Amino acid sequence: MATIKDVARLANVSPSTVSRVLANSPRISEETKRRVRAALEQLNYHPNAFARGLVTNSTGAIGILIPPSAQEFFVNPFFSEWMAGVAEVARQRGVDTVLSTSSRGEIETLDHMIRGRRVDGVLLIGTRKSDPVLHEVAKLRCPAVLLGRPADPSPISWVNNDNRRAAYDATVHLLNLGHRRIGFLGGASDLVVTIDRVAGYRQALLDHGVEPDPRLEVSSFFLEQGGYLGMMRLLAIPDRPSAVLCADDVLAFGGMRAAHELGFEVPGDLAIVGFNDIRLAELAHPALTSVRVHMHELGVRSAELLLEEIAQGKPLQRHVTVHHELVIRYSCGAKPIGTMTT
Amino acid sequence: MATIKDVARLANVSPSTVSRVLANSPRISEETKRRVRAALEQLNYHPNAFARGLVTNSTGAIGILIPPSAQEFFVNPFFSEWMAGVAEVARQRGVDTVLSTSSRGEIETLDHMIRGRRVDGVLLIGTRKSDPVLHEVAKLRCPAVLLGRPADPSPISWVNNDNRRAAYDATVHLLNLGHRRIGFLGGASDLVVTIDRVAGYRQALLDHGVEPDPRLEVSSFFLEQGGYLGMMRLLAIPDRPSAVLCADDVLAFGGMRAAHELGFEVPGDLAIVGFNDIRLAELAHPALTSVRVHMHELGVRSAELLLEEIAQGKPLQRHVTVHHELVIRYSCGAKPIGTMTT
DNA sequence: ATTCACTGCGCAAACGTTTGCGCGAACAGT
DNA sequence: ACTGTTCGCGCAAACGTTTGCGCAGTGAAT
Repeated sequence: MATIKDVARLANVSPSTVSRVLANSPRISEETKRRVRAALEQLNYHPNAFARGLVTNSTGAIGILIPPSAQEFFVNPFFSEWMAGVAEVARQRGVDTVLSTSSRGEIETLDHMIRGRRVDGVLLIGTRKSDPVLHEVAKLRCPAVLLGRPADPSPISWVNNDNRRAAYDATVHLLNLGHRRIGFLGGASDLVVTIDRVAGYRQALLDHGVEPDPRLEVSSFFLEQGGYLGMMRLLAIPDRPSAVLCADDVLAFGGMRAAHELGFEVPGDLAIVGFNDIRLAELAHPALTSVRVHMHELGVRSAELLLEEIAQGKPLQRHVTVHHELVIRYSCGAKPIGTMTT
Repeated sequence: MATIKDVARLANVSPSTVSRVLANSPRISEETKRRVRAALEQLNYHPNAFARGLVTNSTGAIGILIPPSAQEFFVNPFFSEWMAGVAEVARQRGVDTVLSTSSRGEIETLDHMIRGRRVDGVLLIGTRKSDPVLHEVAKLRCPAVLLGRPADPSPISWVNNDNRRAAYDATVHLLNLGHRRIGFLGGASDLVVTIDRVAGYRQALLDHGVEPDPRLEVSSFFLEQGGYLGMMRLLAIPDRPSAVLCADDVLAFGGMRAAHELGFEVPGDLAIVGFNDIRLAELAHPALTSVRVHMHELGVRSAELLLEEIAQGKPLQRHVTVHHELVIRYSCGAKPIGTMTT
């Protein structure tokens, strides 16, 4: 395969000159540039990323660190939509996106990527309470941005939506519809996103004079099956909820399946509200009322922020929060009035 | 950051020895290995991928080449499920997965990845009739595997399901239910997958004595919106179809929305069959009859095959086809009898 | 005692770039 | 004619590994 020396030889210049032409240095004459570019073309030259990276210490790639515990995210549309946002800006800016789903530990994987110089910065998802990855990121002082907020104070940048407020809004909506026994069906309980959403849910109840009942809060996992199982548990308790706020749409779908199976009508017997507003939410039957969190935009902002950190060469400790809306459809029992923006 | 020399110094050996310990060479004494490993640990050493790659000429990464024209795949669950399969074996084997969604041309992007030594091999999706990427891959003689079959003879390996047969089976199912006006709602018409599915569809009609009607074949794009628009067109023609075979579940969802909007009952007024059997198919209303193509398994097999090519260091020209089943639910109007395996 | 094989490790080259520095030529200003 | 500046380019070092080859030491066989 053609190296820079081959190009140099062909164009009758030194490798340095070829390199400078590649970088479009102003100190090279137009005439020489032309000659070199012709040679580049003729040999179909593509710089060796290894050699280049070795000296520049930069990769032109960003990493997405997917902890083994979050493999379930992969098939969840909310993740796809987020990743599509990331991919979109990556494409615009000409950087590659590397998925790291190593079966090693997470910090080991992070080291592999950052210390091993495989990426210039990293996008983190699915963080949990006192997540060790965040400490490692802080130690490394590498460009990194987190989807969601860190549980504990951390110097990391993040982009998030206000999950607490969003869950609060959704719960208030159910309260306004007259529900008093409202369940919460969440993902893993140590995920920060779950913590925030359950907090907002509880706060809404308290503000409306209903005492939160721990039996009405169940944790599951972010798959349809998780929603099914969780809803089964919720509907099995003696004084069953008349409404359930689900921390994810796919969870809500599974929950609806459970409800149907048990002979409950949605929303007649059971109101359901989802989260994330994936594209298929409006296709469910009944169409799913859901909190739209703009996963695509979250992805775009995540990637943009990361690329800016990379450009600056350091963590920026910036925080962006993306707004949300409650999209009212049929599963909650209200007549759809469109969206309530917050 | 610690280099191999730092480790060598600390362990009182030469860099060569450290390198050999890393490779677990048998020619190094246990005692020395212990010392070196202690040093590795203490410095938290991680080899620089650039330097290593420069000499070994291998990256430990595989690429997924996503043509700009296939960005729509990204948010389609069938793609996610396929990618989850890929990621699963990548994780097991400790390789990274790099997504290349460059806004340059496709062949340019391929060169960027392969000639630029960013990946050891590449997974290709969404190929079209006489796709120039395939020629480039053939020229490069690099490890590569295609999801789907090439339209023209090509030395590339691929993993596919028998789309022709699958569409044939689905169409026969509709014919057996008594339908004679059967529509076909596909993705872009030059995608090989569309070509195969429409071929199977036509063949089934011919074999049952019904003349294919070109007006009943519409091409759209693989998004819910695409299905909506396509179905609108199908339902607008004078002698409208009583059943529609959709080349994708998301397309089918969009189609169902259009049908509902026009006041048609599914399956009463219009039978619908989807393709791919994504997880949400059974949650649609009515539950979607669909051809299950095992996207996850396709992903697994793709990645495994690619990794084997990489291990052998050359294209293997192997072809694997994964079986499919027709999963009969409610949208086709038959009473569900489970799955028909082929 | 000499040869031989083997063990355990180090030397140094090589991989393909980028970039600081320097150098000759051309040219302008005195 | 001399100095100074600018322009256009090349030299060579450096980036951090891997690996072929060689070499000293040890022990066994002759």
